[in-house]
Amino acid sequence: MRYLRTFELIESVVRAGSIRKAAEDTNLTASALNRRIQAFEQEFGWPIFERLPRGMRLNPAGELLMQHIRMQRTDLARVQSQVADLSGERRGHVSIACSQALLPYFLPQQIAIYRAQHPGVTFSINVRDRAQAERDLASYSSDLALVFEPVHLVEFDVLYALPQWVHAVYPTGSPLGETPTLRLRDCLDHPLVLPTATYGVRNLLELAATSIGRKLVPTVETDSFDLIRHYVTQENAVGFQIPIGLKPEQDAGFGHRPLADRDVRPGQLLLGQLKGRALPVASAKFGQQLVAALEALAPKQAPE
Amino acid sequence: MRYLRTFELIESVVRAGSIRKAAEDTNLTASALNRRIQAFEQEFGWPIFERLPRGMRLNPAGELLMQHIRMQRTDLARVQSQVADLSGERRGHVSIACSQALLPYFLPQQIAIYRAQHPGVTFSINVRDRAQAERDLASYSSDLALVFEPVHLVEFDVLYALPQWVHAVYPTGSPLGETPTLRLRDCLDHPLVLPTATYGVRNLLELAATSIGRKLVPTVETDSFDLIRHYVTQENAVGFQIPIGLKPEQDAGFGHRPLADRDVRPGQLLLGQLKGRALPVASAKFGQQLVAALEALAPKQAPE
DNA sequence: CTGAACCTGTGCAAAAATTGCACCGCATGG
DNA sequence: CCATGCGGTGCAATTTTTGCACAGGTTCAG
Repeated sequence: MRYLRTFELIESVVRAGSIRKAAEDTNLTASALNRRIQAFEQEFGWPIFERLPRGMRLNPAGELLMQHIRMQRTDLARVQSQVADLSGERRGHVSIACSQALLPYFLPQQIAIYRAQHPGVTFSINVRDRAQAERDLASYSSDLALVFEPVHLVEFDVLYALPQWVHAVYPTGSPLGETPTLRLRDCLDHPLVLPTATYGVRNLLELAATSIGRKLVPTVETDSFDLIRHYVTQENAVGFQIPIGLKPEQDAGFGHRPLADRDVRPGQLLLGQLKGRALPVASAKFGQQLVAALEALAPKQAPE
Repeated sequence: MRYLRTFELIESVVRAGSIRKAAEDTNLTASALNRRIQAFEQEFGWPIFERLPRGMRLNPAGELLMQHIRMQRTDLARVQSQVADLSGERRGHVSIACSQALLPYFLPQQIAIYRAQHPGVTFSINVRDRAQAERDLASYSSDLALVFEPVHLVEFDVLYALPQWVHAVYPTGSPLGETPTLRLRDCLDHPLVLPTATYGVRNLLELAATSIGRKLVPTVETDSFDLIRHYVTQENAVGFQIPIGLKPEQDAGFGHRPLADRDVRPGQLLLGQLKGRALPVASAKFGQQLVAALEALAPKQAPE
């Protein structure tokens, strides 16, 4: 939009860190860009940049303004999306910040279902740990977040909460597969493949281990859930995952079982959005679909 | 702000109902204005006006856009106000939609107190009935609403609720002044001066009258609370008010007593803002002051 | 049926704004 | 101590916006 040009320019100065660099990015002269910034500050009533010998940086007023700009832009997108929906064909873009566990099966399937009905809608899926996902919402860079055990939950509107029991993952044929649920102590005797500390699964396990007076000593520590799954078959090790990222055991190529409630408390997979924000139509509708899908999942996943 | 010019123009077309009239208001030619509207619609992607033989009217897409425009503008004002607050001196403007009862004493006093500390802050006070006040909030034309017994309460964030017993107002010396609280039936024998149906006091009285099998027959019906107060001294009539609009009896020039709980249920004077909206600094701080002031009022007004 | 009074919309030239170019003063860092 | 990169400015070129004149359509009164 033409009338948002000034905001785009401001934003590009913020990104580039200096007028001259930003001028290149925006196909303008430094002088023209400089004067637009100055003109804006004049109208706005206060400077929004600190002039440093090495470039420009936002001052506190500028930070406030940037927040407004981001909000303004996404709200315009929402309006356009609603208008598009008004005229029949649903178009738009949905951006989701999610945990890795959603990548292999759940999200691809849900997106395919949605796009079968609305081929005009596009998606971006951003893999984020639970803290980053919340920051993504707050900065309007994602519409929805689907994360396991989020940290802060301020500014986070919960649309649906699905309990998830932590599952242990082990190679086929391991003695661990003999009981329907597992005790944590039985797992700890094997080499452990654990996610890093930023993940909810690790957090739940640490709490559980501490409460039975044990310590988690990872043989392999990784931020890739894929690697966890693949490593356990190599060394008769034990990994941990949440079930939404796992196939039913017979198809998985490895065994998995939930850990007993009394050892590891179940975590929650939360679908949420930024508090108070009105989402674009496509995102809101996709959110509704996710709620329905998660709801359908809920009873089946309680360990017997 | 220069970059909001297009929005101002759109808004003035909406107000004026035609490009030509709007062109006069904005000191532009109809042709120039016309082309700016067309250019905007082009960029926006959809027409926002219906072209009628008699002028222009917003279409549904335009209605959505206007909501965005209003929101956008007030949010910019909020940012500017926060920036001003950042630099020390508090400036800004507070707009309040309120019931008549707040006009004689409460609001003038509160505004004076606030302005003694922050002379840079200006106020607009818009007298609205309870339904209009809520609409004012929703359209961002008022920051705060202070109303007796609001109707819908959707989109309304309650900041404070003060119970208010309906008081009967009568000329000095009337036998009604003999007991500390009044029965409704005793009032109904006098000529009645009632507010019109849009007001909460009337609503509460109608409910109460119906439940004791009586009907309210107003001798004078008015939307001026001032007139109610002044008329009762003319004809030995009885009027009704809420106490926040009344002086203590000895100074008032007429008598007033609360009606008994069991006859007329007490109403609530609610201070609120639009749900989810971040107010400008001045409005938010004034809101806090009002909460404190209402809190201080609360216990004293319960009828003994 | 007709003409006046509205309305939106367009071609074109004038006016106003934005921009690019050349250059200044200044701090930094090798 | 000089080269480099920074924000800022005067002025002319360029692009955008505007005003004027007028086209084409609908409504409404007489």
